[in-house]
Amino acid sequence: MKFNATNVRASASAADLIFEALREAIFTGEIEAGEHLRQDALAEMFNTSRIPVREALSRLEQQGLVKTERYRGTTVTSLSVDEVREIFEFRALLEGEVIRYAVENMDDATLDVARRACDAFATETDSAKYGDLNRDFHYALYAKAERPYHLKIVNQALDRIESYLRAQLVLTNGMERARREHLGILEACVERDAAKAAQLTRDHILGASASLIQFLEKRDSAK
Amino acid sequence: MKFNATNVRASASAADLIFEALREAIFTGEIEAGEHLRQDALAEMFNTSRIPVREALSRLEQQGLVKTERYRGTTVTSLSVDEVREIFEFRALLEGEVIRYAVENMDDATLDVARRACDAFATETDSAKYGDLNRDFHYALYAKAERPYHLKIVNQALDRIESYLRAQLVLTNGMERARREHLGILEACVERDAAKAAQLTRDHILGASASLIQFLEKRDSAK
DNA sequence: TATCATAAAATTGGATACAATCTACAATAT
DNA sequence: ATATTGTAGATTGTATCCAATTTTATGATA
Repeated sequence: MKFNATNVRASASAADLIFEALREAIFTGEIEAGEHLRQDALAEMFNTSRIPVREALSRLEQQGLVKTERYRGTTVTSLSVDEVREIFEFRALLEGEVIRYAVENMDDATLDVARRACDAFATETDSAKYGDLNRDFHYALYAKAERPYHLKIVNQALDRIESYLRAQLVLTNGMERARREHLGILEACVERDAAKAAQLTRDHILGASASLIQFLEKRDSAK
Repeated sequence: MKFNATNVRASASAADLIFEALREAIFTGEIEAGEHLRQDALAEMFNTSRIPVREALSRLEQQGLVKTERYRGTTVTSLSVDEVREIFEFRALLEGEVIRYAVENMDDATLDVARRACDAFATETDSAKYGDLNRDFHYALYAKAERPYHLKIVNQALDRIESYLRAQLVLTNGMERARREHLGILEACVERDAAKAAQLTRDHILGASASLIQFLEKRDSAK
């Protein structure tokens, strides 16, 4: 486990930096589910005292990414297959609704932004960036929904399964299919067909869920 | 502003106690939106150092209930009418879906629990308890949805608007209508009519939203 | 009196040190 | 050999102190 905190903006507090670094490390899988995080080890790693480390861990816990037990330490929470499935199901419900709202307010400038985000995602080769670029595309469309609370919750759900999403995209055909489905959603938005965009978004999410879960179950049964 | 932390379980850490006490104080309106919370004032109030106070505030901030600016202090975040409206809309979507799942697994024991919760809510006279009893009723039904993540998010949304919900229930006819609508939802569950339960739940939430927003706008325009 | 510079007070973020408690392992008794 | 107990180490929670910066009070000057 190694961290690189230099890529985060310097204006933030130490707790912010540690929070972001840990979050990213959990997303990439650099910190695995179940791994024990000790406060003084992290403090030494980031050259700080345990105080900002504790604050970062507390925030991660509030997000559900870790769990702290007194005198026992902090562990990265793992998700069962059922939990992963449920979160995808939740996303399908929520994001389907969000894009319905968005299509009703869709304008050409927004579609341009989304198109560029779609291209950027499709041509990216660094798998570490898949997650952010995927969000960029969807959020470009969702922005016009003008539902900030809904989007905050979508974001939170994505955070919870970000590491799984990244794993899914590097599966065989994961990127290829995501790229194709993104184009379909974009096309529905261009046609201002809200129902179609919503349906394709739900399919996109549930399809990714199905292939990911198939992978997870195969992996688990192999162990 | 005064706090009473004696009703929280003693096994928790000081930070836990402060977190709960502040949360409850925000819910009841004891701490009003926009109010400044100073760390050392809170520390003195709870007879602790600022460390657990900071941790509690950090958690509240993660939940969106307060906002901290360095050297400026922490303020309780207020919600605009639009934000309140959106959160009710979000709840209608989510809770409608949750109860649909729940009805499919509904059994008589669950209905009994819900019926008792419904009675407890209807007969309660202490308005401070409305919030919890209202949740008790709905959660009694939602439990059978077996969607823990969905419920966690519902809970979070309720937290965000808890103080508004309590205000709504003490409005003229607020309790009376809530009681009547609860009975309707319960009846639909008894009939195992998932679509009807979902629709009544959505109506229940959106109806409360409408009357609350009417009240908020009248109050705001009066100022 | 009004305005601007300067100092004092206030306030949060972090470091160090201490307290409380759990875990692991070894010593001891049965 | 096994169970029990005690002690040392590990680990988190909190108190106290310091640093950094903003806000506010103060006073000098035009």
